[in-house]
Amino acid sequence: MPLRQADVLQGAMELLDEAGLDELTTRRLAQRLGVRAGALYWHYPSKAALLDALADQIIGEMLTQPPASGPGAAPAAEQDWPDRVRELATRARATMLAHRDGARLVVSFTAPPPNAVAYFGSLVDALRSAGADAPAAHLCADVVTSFVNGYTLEEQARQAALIPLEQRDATFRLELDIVIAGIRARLLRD
Amino acid sequence: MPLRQADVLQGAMELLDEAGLDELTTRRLAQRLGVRAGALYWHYPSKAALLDALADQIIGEMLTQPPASGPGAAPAAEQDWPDRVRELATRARATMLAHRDGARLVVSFTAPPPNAVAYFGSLVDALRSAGADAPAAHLCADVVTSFVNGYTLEEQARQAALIPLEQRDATFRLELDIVIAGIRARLLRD
DNA sequence: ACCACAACTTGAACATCGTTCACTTGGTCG
DNA sequence: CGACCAAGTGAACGATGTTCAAGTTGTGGT
Repeated sequence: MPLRQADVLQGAMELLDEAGLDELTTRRLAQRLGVRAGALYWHYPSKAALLDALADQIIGEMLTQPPASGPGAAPAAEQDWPDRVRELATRARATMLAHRDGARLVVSFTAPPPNAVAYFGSLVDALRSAGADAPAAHLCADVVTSFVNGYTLEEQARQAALIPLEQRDATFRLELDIVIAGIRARLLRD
Repeated sequence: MPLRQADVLQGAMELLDEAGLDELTTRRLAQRLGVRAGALYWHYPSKAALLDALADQIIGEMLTQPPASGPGAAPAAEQDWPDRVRELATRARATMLAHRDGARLVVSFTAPPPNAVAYFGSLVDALRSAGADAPAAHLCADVVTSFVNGYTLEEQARQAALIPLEQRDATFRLELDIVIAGIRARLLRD
């Protein structure tokens, strides 16, 4: 059976994780798929389009709900907003770290793909539930995403595997709480 | 007279500003310098090393003191810390925006170059002058740089020239103040 | 003035990259 | 069966970063 677009995307994701963004080459991807490089252009108009789809796929993974920790776990809408924001930010970082060069790829798309819009919307919703009006919620969501992207990009760039993950998680958590404290101050200002 | 390393760097900077990072190619740079591509490798061991130097040069521009606004202008050490942090962050963004793909270039260096260390040190100093101990100051400085880098990277990527600069400046200022409010809360916690 | 030596540049090549396209394949459906 | 169309091939194109033996250029010492 022939290749599907989804197969190409999956192969690209595997190759990314194994070899990194710089080794993700049309010829190497084609070889892994048992095909020649030119064939990829039947499924995607360009490598850039493939990478955009790949980035969107990764962002999509930030949106999948993790299993509730118990039957009585509070649904998202009932969590208090700092926890929701913390969870969204933490998952964004974790997802990017889960893929080689994930942060570099995510911050490199040209036009915001659908899942990026959805993710940002979730953040805005969380902040609106805290009583922020639309412009303020947008502003605060932008602060969070800028921080998370900048932080994770640098963390992943300096191959920080030298520092144990637990410690890096703790540092991120501390810094994220500073950002959230700023948002809280802004929201209290009414 | 032959080429100097500084000439190569300057030519690269000009080419970057005129044509952008993707068009900054060894052959094009060589042509502008009246030389062949291979000659560049006498001055820099690789293109990556050249780009690292270029990034460090840009970061260096964030450190040059702007002329004091008057004879009675307060020296940096006497400014209150939110103003110092605001100034450092604002100048970082402005400097990156002043060069085509400046943000992309700055976040892409491999090992932190000297000027990056110096810039970070200035931020830490500003925060220590606010009474923070070393670990806290480091943490807060990291929050600021992560935010500024993430913010500017995205701003410059989506060719945001569609939105007037004044408006973008105002938005950045608002978001930066949220971050600073978070730091203030953290410092008050003692 | 000359020469020697180091600094610098050339020119051509190499491997690899993304991309295009005329042509063939192979499966599906009328 | 035959035609159609999605899918893939193979070979090429131009461009990229990089290497290196061979040349050139400039400078300081005698």
